[in-house]
Amino acid sequence: MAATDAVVGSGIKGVTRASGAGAISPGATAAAGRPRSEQTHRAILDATLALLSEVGFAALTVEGVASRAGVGKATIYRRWASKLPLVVEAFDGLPGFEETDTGTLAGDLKAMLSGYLKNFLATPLATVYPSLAAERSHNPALGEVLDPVLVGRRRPLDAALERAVARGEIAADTDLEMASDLIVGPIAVRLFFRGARIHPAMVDDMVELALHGIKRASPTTAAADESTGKR
Amino acid sequence: MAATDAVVGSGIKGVTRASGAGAISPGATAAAGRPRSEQTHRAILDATLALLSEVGFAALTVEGVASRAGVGKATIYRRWASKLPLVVEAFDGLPGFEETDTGTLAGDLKAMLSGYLKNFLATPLATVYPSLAAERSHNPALGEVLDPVLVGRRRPLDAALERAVARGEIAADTDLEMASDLIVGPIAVRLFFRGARIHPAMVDDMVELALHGIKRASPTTAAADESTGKR
DNA sequence: ATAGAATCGAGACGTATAGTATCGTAATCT
DNA sequence: AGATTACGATACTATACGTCTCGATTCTAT
Repeated sequence: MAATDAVVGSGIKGVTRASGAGAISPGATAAAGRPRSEQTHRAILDATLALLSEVGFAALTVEGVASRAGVGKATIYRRWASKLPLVVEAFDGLPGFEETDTGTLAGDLKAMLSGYLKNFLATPLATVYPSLAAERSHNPALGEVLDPVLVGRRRPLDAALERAVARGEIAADTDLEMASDLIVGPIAVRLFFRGARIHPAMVDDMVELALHGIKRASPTTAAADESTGKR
Repeated sequence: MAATDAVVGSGIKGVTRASGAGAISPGATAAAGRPRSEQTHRAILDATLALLSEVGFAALTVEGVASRAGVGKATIYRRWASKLPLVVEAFDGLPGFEETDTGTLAGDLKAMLSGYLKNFLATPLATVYPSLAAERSHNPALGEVLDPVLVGRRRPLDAALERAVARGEIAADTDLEMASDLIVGPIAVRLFFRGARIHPAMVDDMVELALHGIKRASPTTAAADESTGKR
């Protein structure tokens, strides 16, 4: 009899983490027997990232991860119910926006977005993004695992918007969630849906357009408009 | 000897259409033998759409389409190299933006976007969108088949922007491609990446935000600002 | 009319991956 | 020391892919 080994979590369609021997708050069920190796955990996540870079999400197989990490398949399934939550957890460790405070909203956004573009969006790893988006639409349960990660990743952007409100740079009643979508949206669409590339210089124009709107989209004006509240 | 049957196209990784007995301009190679049934063609596309609605892109199988359409698998593979170009062609027949000319850019955008939201984005079929986006990032060849379709679908939106330029409503040197991304981007991100819903009333606010920019995001002002070039 | 060619639906076939189950072994807790 | 659990490895079932073959059908060319 192979005893217990693992009881898969509450997950619908294998999206949630399997069981949690990891960083659970003390006082939980006292585990007996051999504990799960944190080293193995990392090896699996590293192998996942490596393969994501090399072959992409679609071609990523659990067997491939297992063999790359030098572990058995069961060891992976014991921790993650499927490749989805595994990828989400690996994704969570990837570089995000670099917190930046230049004093102006335009400055913050341009700095953070161009940095993110260079450090992440321009790498093969960026393709996980649309892949996870596609999966979530078929599997709503994935959202519950993915959303906290996404919110966390966009946090520096939201912080910049909040600073702009505090500074009086933008209206106090601005819908920040919508504003955040307006900044990130065009980039995501261009990159992932349309499959076009984004030249670093283009980021500045996109930020200006989002800040001043289509009705004022005059490149010359926008370029000359440096932090002046003018008009 | 099973004669010729089909020569798969130039496609990398089976993305392009297989062969083209369909609507080819006359004067081409005189085809001998039994012609492909246009009726069968439609039955396959219809079955594809039905299954896309029911099970989504990820769970869509060629075998499933074949059995639903009452055709053999080979009949499908003879026309499409894989499920990707099949879905793209089916996708192409789906409802898009309804050409609308209200006289103002804001009016056009609000009408077309809310209509599109209701007729397509709110249906299960909308999930093909992120799925195709994900696939294209792993398979660049898909872009060549998908891009013309996407461009065509966004055409009414671009036309509205062009009318606005002609009217003098927005600057003549506006980057329309970028403007188009700015309008569509937030909706796509919210819907597909963040998995959030979009209330019909929200569309108007999103349009206003895109038109006037974050720096002027004052709902009261935006709402009162009807076509006046004021400010 | 007849021969040739390419289609049709059906389904067998080999390959690949998913996810489960079962080894014997190793590590840790009580 | 003994119970308990994780470990790597691998066998297993099930599903889908994409190819291929079959006999039958439907068209063109002669």
